[in-house]
Amino acid sequence: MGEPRRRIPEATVARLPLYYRALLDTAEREIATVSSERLAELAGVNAAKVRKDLSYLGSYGTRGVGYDVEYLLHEISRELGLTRDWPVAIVGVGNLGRALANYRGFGARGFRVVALIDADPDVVGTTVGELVVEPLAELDRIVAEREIVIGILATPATVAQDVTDQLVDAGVTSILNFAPALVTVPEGVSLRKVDLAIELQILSFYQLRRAFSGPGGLAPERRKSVL
Amino acid sequence: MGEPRRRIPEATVARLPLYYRALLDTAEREIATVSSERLAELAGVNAAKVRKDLSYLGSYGTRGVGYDVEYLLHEISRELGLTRDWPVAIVGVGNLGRALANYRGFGARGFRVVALIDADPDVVGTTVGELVVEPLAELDRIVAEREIVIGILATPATVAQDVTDQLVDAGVTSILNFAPALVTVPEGVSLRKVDLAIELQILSFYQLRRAFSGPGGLAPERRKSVL
DNA sequence: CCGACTTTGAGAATCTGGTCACAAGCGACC
DNA sequence: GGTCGCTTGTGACCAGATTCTCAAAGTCGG
Repeated sequence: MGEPRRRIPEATVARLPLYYRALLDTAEREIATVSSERLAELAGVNAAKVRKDLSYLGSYGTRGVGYDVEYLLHEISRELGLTRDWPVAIVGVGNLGRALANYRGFGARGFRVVALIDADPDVVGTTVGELVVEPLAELDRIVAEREIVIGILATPATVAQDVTDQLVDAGVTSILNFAPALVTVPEGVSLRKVDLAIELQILSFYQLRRAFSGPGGLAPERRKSVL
Repeated sequence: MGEPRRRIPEATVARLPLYYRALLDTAEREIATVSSERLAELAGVNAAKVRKDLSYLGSYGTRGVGYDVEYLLHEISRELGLTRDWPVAIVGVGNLGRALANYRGFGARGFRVVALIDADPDVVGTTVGELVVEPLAELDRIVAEREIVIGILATPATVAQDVTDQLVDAGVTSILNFAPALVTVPEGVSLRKVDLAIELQILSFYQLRRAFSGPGGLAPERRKSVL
């Protein structure tokens, strides 16, 4: 049953979680409606963008009033698939993997870490939180049994591609890659990357520019003014 | 002495670290030159983009031959400021902060973590790696004495803005925010954001779309084909 | 029920980035 | 030294995203 949904631009999809969070905060304060202006402020974007983004989801606002917080929250979470339960596996239980496993904020909204997997026999069998680390060899069975579709890759760079291939073979169709390495996946599998070193290097670039051109130099990435 | 550098597009800056890493790998294998084609493959982009990006830095290639690996490596690292030493402070020593502190790959290229800072008296005084966690109250002194310009924010969301303000007041001009919260900084300060929950939500969106429209559905983010 | 006021939704214009295509430049080989 | 093949660098074009603007649609007070 493919509702004939309009195509939502990538850039918009990337901002929906921002609105979602802003709306959660607003709902918590028991505020019933928000204007695009206010929502923009909370999400750190501008009002026109908020309106355009939300208009891709449908006409959920009321002119002269704004958006109903609860309703919009519901629509966005449906669109983002947060009404479902997404079992997640973390592969690679080093420093980062462990930190991610303990991270609250996943569990909060549908993302449940249901497996920790590592190749190192010394790590397998250890407990992190409520989970026991399982061996990579069991990956296929684990993914199938627990219906895992999202994998978080926190291995060293050297084995990143190899582990990715195994994840894909096992049936995982969304991968979040924390390993500092290029990883490719077949068509039909989503891949996103988070790279600490790259982020720092980008900051370094703009830092350097500022140092050269003096205060108030060239535009850095995502500059924001204080309110 | 502001060399009249051409303006480099944001998107290009964000890719320079990719090229940098690819070139490092190439240099390690003692390969002297790379074509844009090969570099593109290693960085996961297309060749035209590589050439255009590199052309913003200057004409460092040789037609008919390609780019000299060592030379290009040098130019990119200079452009990114990786020839300098950037002392970094991590504020917030919870799970994530600790993992980041232990993360190799920062230290590697100019980014040295020289301070771990937390507000919790129970955490202050503990040791992580070779560093002792210091109190938030000392921030000003620490930043000044160690000439810290980059701050990594790994606090809970609730105090993110407050800690950011303190970092900025202390003189930090680049901030990498891991806290799941909107943070604003004054003009002249760079801010980048890494948000685990948001990345998962974006994956969830495309996952859902695929589930609806069957395999081979709508275009997911950053899809890549296997080679 | 009307008029003033607010705020959305969306078309048009603009900006930024990505892709294409090819002339220019360089090395190699004869 | 001339010719051939390869690869860069860039101008022209195209696509996607952002911003601007304003008519349309609603609320609210009287």
